[in-house]
Formats: sequence, C-alpha cells, structure tokens
Amino acid sequence: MVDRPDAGAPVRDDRDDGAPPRPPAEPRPPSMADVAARAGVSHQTVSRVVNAHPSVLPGTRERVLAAIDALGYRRNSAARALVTRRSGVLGAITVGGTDYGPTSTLLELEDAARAAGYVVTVATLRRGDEASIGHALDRLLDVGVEAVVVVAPTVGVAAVLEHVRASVPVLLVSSWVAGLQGGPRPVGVHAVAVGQQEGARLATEHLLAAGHREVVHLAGPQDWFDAQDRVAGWREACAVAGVRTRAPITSGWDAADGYAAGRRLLDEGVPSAVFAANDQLALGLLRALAEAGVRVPEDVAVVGFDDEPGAAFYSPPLTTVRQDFAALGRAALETLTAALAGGDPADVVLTPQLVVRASSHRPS
Amino acid sequence: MVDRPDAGAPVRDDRDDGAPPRPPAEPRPPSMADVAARAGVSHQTVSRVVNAHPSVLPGTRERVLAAIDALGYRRNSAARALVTRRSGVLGAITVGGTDYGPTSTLLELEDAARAAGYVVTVATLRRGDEASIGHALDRLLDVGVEAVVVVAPTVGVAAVLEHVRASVPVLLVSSWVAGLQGGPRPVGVHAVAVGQQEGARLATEHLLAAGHREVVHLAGPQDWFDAQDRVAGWREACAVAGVRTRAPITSGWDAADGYAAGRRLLDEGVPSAVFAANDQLALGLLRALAEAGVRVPEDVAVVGFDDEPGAAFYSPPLTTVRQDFAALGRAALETLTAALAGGDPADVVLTPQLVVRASSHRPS
DNA sequence: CCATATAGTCCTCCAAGCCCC
DNA sequence: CGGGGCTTGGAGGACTATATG
Repeated sequence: MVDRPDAGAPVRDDRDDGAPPRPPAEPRPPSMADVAARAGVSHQTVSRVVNAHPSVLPGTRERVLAAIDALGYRRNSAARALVTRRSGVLGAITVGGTDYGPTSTLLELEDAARAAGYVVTVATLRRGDEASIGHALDRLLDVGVEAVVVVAPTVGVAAVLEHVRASVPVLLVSSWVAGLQGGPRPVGVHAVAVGQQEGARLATEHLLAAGHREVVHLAGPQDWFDAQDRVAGWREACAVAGVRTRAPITSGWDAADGYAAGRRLLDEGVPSAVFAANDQLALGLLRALAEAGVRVPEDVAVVGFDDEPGAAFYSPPLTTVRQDFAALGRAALETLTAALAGGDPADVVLTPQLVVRASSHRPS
Repeated sequence: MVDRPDAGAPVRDDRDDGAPPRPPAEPRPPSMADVAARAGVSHQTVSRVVNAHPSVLPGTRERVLAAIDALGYRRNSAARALVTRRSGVLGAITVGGTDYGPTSTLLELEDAARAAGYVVTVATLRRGDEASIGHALDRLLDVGVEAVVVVAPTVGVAAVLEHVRASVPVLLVSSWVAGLQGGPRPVGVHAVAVGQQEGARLATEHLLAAGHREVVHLAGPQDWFDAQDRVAGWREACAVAGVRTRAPITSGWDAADGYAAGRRLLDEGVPSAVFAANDQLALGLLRALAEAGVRVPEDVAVVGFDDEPGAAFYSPPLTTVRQDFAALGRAALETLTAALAGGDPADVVLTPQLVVRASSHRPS
C-alpha cells in the first residue's frame, strides 16, 4: 500500500537564482527531511517518531507516520550507522561448505542474532587456511561489522587473530583451550562450544561399555580444532578403560573419505568397533562394510558424530552424538552482546548427548 | 604489526577558548583526517590513495600508506555508503533450514558475490510463510542492502513482493513461470533457476525407459515452487509415455517424511518405481523398504533429487538429479549486477543432470 | 599534473525555544 | 512567572565529488 513517492508531496520552492539547472537527479529515496516537510514538522521530530522516543504528541506522531507511509520512507542505515557508530551487523565466517555442523551453527546463530536485533553478514569458506580466513575477516571488518564469529575454526585462525588486534570482539565457536595451545589468548577473543572431547568420550565409552576391546577412530582433518578434540576424547576414554589404541585413520570429513577408510580397514583387519568423527564418515564406512558383506552391528559396531538429519535412516540407523546447535547459537549471541557491552564474558561449553540407535546395539 | 593509534601522532592544537572540557571521548577509530594529518596531506589526498585514484605522486602515496599502516586505519563503511549510495551488501533470504539445496545455493551465491566485491547478509528462515519472509525482507532493506536474493521461494513470496514495490532489485532463485501463475511479474523482479521440471522429467523418463509401467511420485511440500515444478515434470513424463499416475504422496522434505511415505506404500501396495522429490525423502523411503525386506533396485527402483553429498553412499547408492549450484550462484550474481547496472536481464534456466547409480539399475 | 578547499550526504545528539497552564 | 512537555535549529560524524589553486 505504498503510494508513489511524490503523490501529493508539497511543491518545493526552488530558488530562482541563476544557478545552472541541476541534472535530472536520479530518483533519490525519500529522506527524513522529505517526511518532515510533508508532515509539517522538523526532521528531528521525525527522528523521534522512528526511534520511539516518548516526547511526541500522539497527533504529531500520527501525521508523521502517515507521511512515512505515504512516501515509503525508510531510514538510511548508513547515515544512522555513521552517527551512532553501530552498524547492527555481525559478521560470521564459516568453514566447511555445506557440512551439517557449521551450517546448523550458522543458522541458529542467525536466528539468535535476529531476535537480538542484529543482522548477520557471512563469509562461507570452503577451506580454513590462513589466507582465506584473513581475507574474509578483512572484508567483514571493511563493511563495518560490530563483531565477528568464527564457526568451525581451523588452526589457521590462530595466526589471523594476532593480526586483527581486537578492533572488534571475536568469538570462536570452538573449544579454545584445546585449540590454541600455548600462546595466551588475545584480548577480545572469546569462545563458546559444545564439548567435542566430551562427546567423543561418550561415544567411545558407549562402545567400550558394550564389551568391545578395541575402538578404532576414524578422525577428521587434524587442522580442525573439533577434529583434534574428538581424537583427544576418544584417546582419553580408551586410556581410562585401559584399552590400547591404534593410530586414528585421518582423512577429510566426507562420506567418500569414510568409504576409503572402510576399504582400508577391510584390508588391514576389521575391528569390532569404530568411532567416526562425523556422520558422513560413518555413512561412507557403512557403505564399504555393506559392500564387503560385513554386518553392522553384528560384526562391527559404528558410532558417528553430529546426528545429522538423515542419520536415523541410514542402514542401519546410526548411533551418534548430538549437539544442541540452537543452544550454541544462543550462547554465542549472549557472549557477543556481553562483549559488546564492554564485559569480558567467560567461555561457554555445552554438553553433547549420545543418541543410541541400531548401528551399535550388539556387543560382539 | 599495528602500532597503537596515537603513537607519534601530531598533537592537535586545541583551541584555547573557554569551552567546557570535552569528556574523555572513548577511543575513536582513526579517521581519514587523522591519516591526513600524520602524512602531512589533506584528507582528500588520502581518499585518492585508498580509492586507487591515479593522480597521486608515488612519494605522497607512500607517505599516506605508511600513515594508514601506522594508525591501523580502515575506511568507515557507513560514511562511504552514505555518500556513494552504495552499501556493497546483498541480502539473501533462504528457506529450508539446513537442507542441501538452499544451503548450497547460498554458499555458491556468496562465493560469486565475494568475487564481485559484494558481501552477503543472510536471513535463514525455517518456514517460508508470508510473515517470516516479509519480516526478513524488511530487516534486510533496513540495513541497506542493494538487492535481495530469495533462495528456494515458497508461494508466500508472491504476496510479499507486491509489498516491496521494487525499491531494490529482487532475484528469485526459482522457476518463476511455474511459480506465480497468473499475476504479471512486478518490475525489478528477476529469476534464475535450475530447471526443476526438466530434472523431474529426466528422472521419470529414466525409470520409464527401464520398463517400469508406473512411477509413483513422492512429492515435497506444495507451497514450494520447486516441489510444484517437480510434480509437473513427473506428470509430464508420465503423460508423454501414456502411463497413468496415482496422486503423488505429498509431505515435507525430510527423511522422516520419506519413511512415513514408504510405510504407506508398503500398506497400499508397493509400485515398481518411485521418484522422490529429494534425496532425503528417498533415504527415508529406502529405510522403510529395507526394514520390510523389499529389495532396491530388484523389487523397487528409486530415484531422488539433489545429489546431496551422501547420496552416493546410501544403501544402495542413489540415482538422483544433480543441480549445478555453482553455476546457479554465478548466474544469480550476473543477473543481479546487470539489474543493478540498470538493465533488465532475462531469466536464466540451467539444465540439471541425471546421475545414475545402483538404486535404479534393473528394470522389473 | 597534483593537491587543496568546499559543499553535500542523512542522520542523531545537544542546547535552546515555544507554549500553555 | 516559571516549569515541564513538545518541538526546533544547528553542529557534527567520515567520507566522496566538484570545482579551484
């Protein structure tokens, strides 16, 4: 229901000086001054109305709102950001393409951000190398984000964060402690995470409790903090149970990697239990085992990580570790708002949850 | 390597009038004027340098760059956007949570946008109802996006687009023609898509060519343009082959929906071929069939849509329709840049590709 | 050819003005 | 006549563009 911008607008009294005729200025969106003129008030009053300031008479407010509606006015975010020094924009860098974990985290983060009145600008990277992250960060800072969230960080962020020098708060969605061992954490850098190590421990303990004497780990790329943490949790659980470990099989995050690892296990000797670092790896593994006629869970028990949407429908349905991405997104935003308010919020670590399905049912 | 902002900065000669002492202003990021002062030039010259304007002496440029580096200056995007009327930001609305299609499209769009110097602000909606889309659009326009991309549109966008009245170009990633039947397309609204109807036809024809006399369609939610188009393609292929169709089984997009549909088929009578509207539906269907001891492809042939990352590793590996999301993202961005340049780019429809795997191998 | 001054962008904050009781 | 509620005008804010030295 938006009228044409100039419908009924008061005629501007162009000064009749000998100034050269202006070029036929391309249609400029209506400004606060236009609204003010139409409503017969000052631009300041219009500002008060749009910012819900109390000191405006109901009648005046009505007139202003009518003018706003008639002109189709929207306030100019650039001018607003310029003077308030606040853009209302958060930046998010995610690594890992369309993988379920990063995608869900971003989704929930954006949801929480929207609820808090922010908007999220993204840089979705395929690879987490230093250069990519550096460029992405630069871009985001260039467009004036108030804070940056790095989802699914790889070791490359460490070096990059030195460079940023905390011109805005930075939030890592990752277990920091395990990540950047050694160096002190730069100021202005915070962290929230679901306990990856704990999740891996849960998965491994589940298999060990079922009587398996060895749990092979199919690990993710080791330049990911999360992948490192999952290795650590697996190792820890095995150590506590006094079970020996072979070196984890390291690869990417994809089903194809899981399939390749499965082939390798079939060659080298199939263990009775495998903990895969994510569900896609587990899916590929399941496929390799099925092709070889190895039964799951009768011959091999398999556990994944993520509980991605299809996991309950794999063959067999996959036991896995679920992360509460919604809670993670909320925690991320709370941390960020606290940091933006000048505080120094503590890190948050959420607890993951084991979801038991058919792929791990029977001990050998 | 960023010095503290005021290191070595020239002392400002505060005027000695009786003005009240300013409050200890919170540390303001360095402005162009600060850089200019430090480099001993005017702010305009600094502007020239950062915008790679030719008319600057090499020596001057050096001094300015040194000052920029020393102060850790970055240009203020708000001020820049204010005067140029260009934010460098595109808005993207996606519907469908973490589903592979929308996610991939967004990823590739962002990639193309970055290459073109844009940054993308997202609103990731779970549901595509009118209110959600309307709010999301409002938010994006409020932060000053130059154009809006709507990924995976549902019928709700139609009404919303009336409302927007083309204050910025809008791009639908969807087959428009099939979508908003009837009403004329609003000006400033463009469309790019992978031919959904064609993809569905390819899938159905593949099954029919293998000798199946009936292809049951497991459809997606019918408030999605894409779901409607896939139904149309399936129907068209069946009609051409002179094969009768039962009403498609309509549901959501999830594996659980596919599973439920599978159970229903098991009750009502299992056809020899099923075309599922996406891979997750097919996955759920495969699971239901496997549980009932129905073999795929021996007893039932199954084809999906999307070729999501795990599809090649389902049991059995899934025949499906692949969409070139990278090309889609590029096409989207080309269309948008053309529209922003004042043109009226024609719609783009890309061709999908059938990927044949084990799930459809044998005719009955 | 290079550099500077000046105007203009649109908004928010601050101080001052108006009005009416 | 003075005060509170409502409104106004003017001063930035950081940058680009258009003349001017």
